Amino acid sequence: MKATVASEFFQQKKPVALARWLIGKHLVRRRADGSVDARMICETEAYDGERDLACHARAGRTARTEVMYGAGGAWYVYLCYGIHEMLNLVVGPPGWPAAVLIRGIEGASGPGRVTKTLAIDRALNRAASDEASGLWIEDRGVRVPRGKILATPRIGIDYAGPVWVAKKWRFVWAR
DNA sequence: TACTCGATCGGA
DNA sequence: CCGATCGAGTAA
Repeated sequence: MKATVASEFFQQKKPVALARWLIGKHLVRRRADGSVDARMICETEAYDGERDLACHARAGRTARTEVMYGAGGAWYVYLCYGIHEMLNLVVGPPGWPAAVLIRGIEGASGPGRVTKTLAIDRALNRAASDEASGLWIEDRGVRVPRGKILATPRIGIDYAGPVWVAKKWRFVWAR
């Protein structure tokens, strides 16, 4: 069983649920040389709306955050610390800025390593999650027991304040 | 235009 | 623990 997940699927209104759902799904990358690399997603984090002070959209619509206000199913890729490219999947309906950060895949733990491993950079920002863009999500039928998914506070967002730091919106596949 | 600081990582 | 490295956001 192998099915590309349509962009429209990610327009549902539950970023936190989608972050959990993505655990065990495959992130698939077609490289410039035509080779395809598919890896299970092991760690994610949800960012949900302007009210979420950890979310980049806390500053409202800007050139950078505009993509998050669009329909779910697009990639949001940005540079962090001047060094690391961060890969996010925009989720939710148009008008509500939200995204899921892909923090870990098989063989690559940490958001900066995910993008380095799969040769992902800002050229993919705003691109759609589909086979045409070269980066997409597949449901290959792997089922992860809910009890195997650990929910924890998000990493590296102390600036957001205690209320938002406390949200357990990071999901880790505890194998 | 100046300044600050980061959704991180690797090395000391 | 610290430095790398640069662009977005903010203040001026």
